[in-house]
Amino acid sequence: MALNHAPRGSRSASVKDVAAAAGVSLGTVSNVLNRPDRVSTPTRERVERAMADLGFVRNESARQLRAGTSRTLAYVVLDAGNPFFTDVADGMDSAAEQAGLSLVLCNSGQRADREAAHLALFQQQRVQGLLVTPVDPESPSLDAVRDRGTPVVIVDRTRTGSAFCSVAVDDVLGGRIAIEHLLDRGHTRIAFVGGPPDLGQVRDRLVGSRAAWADAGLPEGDLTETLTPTLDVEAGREAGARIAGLPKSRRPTAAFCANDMTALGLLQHAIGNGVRVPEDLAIVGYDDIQFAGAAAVPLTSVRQPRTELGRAAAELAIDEATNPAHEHQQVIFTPELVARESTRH
Amino acid sequence: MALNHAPRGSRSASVKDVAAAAGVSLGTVSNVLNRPDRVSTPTRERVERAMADLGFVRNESARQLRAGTSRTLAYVVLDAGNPFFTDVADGMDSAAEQAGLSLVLCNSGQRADREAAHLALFQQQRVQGLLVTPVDPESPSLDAVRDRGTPVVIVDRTRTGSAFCSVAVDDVLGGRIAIEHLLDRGHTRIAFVGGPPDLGQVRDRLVGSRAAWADAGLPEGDLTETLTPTLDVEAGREAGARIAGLPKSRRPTAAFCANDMTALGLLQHAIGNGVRVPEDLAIVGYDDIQFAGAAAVPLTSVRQPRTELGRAAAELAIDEATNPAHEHQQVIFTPELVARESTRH
DNA sequence: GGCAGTGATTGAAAGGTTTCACTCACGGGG
DNA sequence: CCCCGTGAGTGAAACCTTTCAATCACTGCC
Repeated sequence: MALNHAPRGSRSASVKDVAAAAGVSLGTVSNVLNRPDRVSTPTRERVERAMADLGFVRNESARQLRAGTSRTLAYVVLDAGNPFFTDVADGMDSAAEQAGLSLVLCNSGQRADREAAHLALFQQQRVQGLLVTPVDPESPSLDAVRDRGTPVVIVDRTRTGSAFCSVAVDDVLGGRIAIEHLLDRGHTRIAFVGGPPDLGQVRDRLVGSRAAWADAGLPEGDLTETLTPTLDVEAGREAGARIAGLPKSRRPTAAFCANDMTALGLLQHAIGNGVRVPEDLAIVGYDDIQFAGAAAVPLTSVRQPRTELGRAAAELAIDEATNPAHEHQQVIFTPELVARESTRH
Repeated sequence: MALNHAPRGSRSASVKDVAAAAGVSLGTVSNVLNRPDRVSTPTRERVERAMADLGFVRNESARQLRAGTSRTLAYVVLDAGNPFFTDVADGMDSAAEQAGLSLVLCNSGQRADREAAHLALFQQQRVQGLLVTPVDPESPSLDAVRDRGTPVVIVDRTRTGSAFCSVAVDDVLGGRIAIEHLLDRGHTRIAFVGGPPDLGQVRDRLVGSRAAWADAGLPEGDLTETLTPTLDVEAGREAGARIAGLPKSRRPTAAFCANDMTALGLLQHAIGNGVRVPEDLAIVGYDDIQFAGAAAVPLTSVRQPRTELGRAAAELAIDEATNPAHEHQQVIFTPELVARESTRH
């Protein structure tokens, strides 16, 4: 039994060392690694044993340099703290696993500079495909990466034109079904809560809301907008205070929040101030994060098919990387309403 | 202006191409990349221009193969869906950034096979350091990686012996301060909620709870244990039902949950069944995830210094990778109680 | 007994970068 | 005027693996 501990500083064993130890040529060791069926059983076992004894670890850089192909897919996440993206990544992970690839993640934390740094790194690493939920989907830096030969798929965002594959959810429809659900429940004064209004997601959800409202023939002014600077819990709390401050005659009986975080904040404000949910105020959220169902009053929410989103994105990237006949596609998924206590009346 | 779009299939530009285009030697291009100060300004500009024109992207595999050193740190996360780990990763990220490294993540999703696959990949990629929150901290596969020369730091877990650097939080102390807080509030019948009991974290928190209880000289039987099979929301709900079913004389007036998810489930059950929090039942959680403060009744929770945990882990890995005099350390952080409504009486 | 076919193994080239010892030209000091 | 030091740039070797054409040793068949 030879030593299998690589002391600090000592160069780790290479195929050459393994070949020498096993008394075979270098090519044979490579065959054991890549086409074990071409090697006779006794030699293979001898080589495998030598590898174990020497603590051989294949050098991926050298492999990739020579073979020209990497075995990883990378996802630059917009905000790793948002459970939504975690589920998206899960979907990617399973698609990658199926294709024999590994998925690695980096978090941009909404900072364009970090996003750029991560994109550059992965590009240099020659990953098979680059999945990204960009800070700004129109950013020319995405074009730069694609132009230099790395397949890029835009996730949960869309981009004008069709120079990229992208995967997203129909947020206009999402806004529509949220409002239609509340109309079904008999509400005729509804607040849309969210912002900033120039955020693509918020804008689309609002557009869908207005369309549903118009279709129902209700007075335009009764769909009010409570704009928030962000989409977090604090914003929801604060919106709750503003709504509660309205005179009863003009106060909405239901609120549609542009995401679940905001809805949770609104719910917290309500419960803390004796506003009954759903009796006094019905609430619909968006995203259906895990905590929506776990809230004090389980939240009705618009669910996006997160896992499928990720899976589709990864599959597109793999196709773009391997299929010469690949054509860019913009996949749009359909959201779905999950009804829970917060609108059960 | 030359073309800077690499058509599919065309080999991308190499240093050699850049050198030719700029009319300099290969070594000079490398100098521009790695030691720009050794190159005269005019030549440097000529080379940079050639790079831009050709859309040159440095091949990281080749760089790493030759230079022998990688520029990345990797973290194999136990459960990317748990916001706790996200914050840990944030801390690592900032330490990495400071050291000029990139942090990449992989999710094991609690599956030992995936963990092993990720470890193997990163090992082959010769990452500078490998951070891991393992499914099983005692697993010999961790030793194998370390023995083959990659620095390994165990995160949020501890391991017997001191063959590894590790970073964790004192969960015994965490359990103690949770119970002490409830004792301060005058509770004398308390339920410990969590499980499975062989999970290291759960065990330690329970040990600390019992110690605090014993120190207070209270009757042993009045610290009851409501064991759950997991630490999720569902488990908390179900524990809530069990507690509510107890005769009033034996029913605890407070619960300490082994994590926030379970506490949220318990809270949800309480609110849904007319149990007032904290009047009828005070609740203390653990982890202080973002949603603890956002709950209907904001949760008192034991906070772990998550970001610092990650930062320390990354720093240890970097030290082990670069400092020949490195010695393994087991860093233990101190948790801290964050008091909120759920125990305010 | 020779030959074709087959399966196992070999050896050298190639892949893109960094490194380092070296050359070259130039200016200043003795 | 010569020599030396200096700054700029060069060229070949090295890093480790994969690939592929070529070699070798057999087996079974005519």
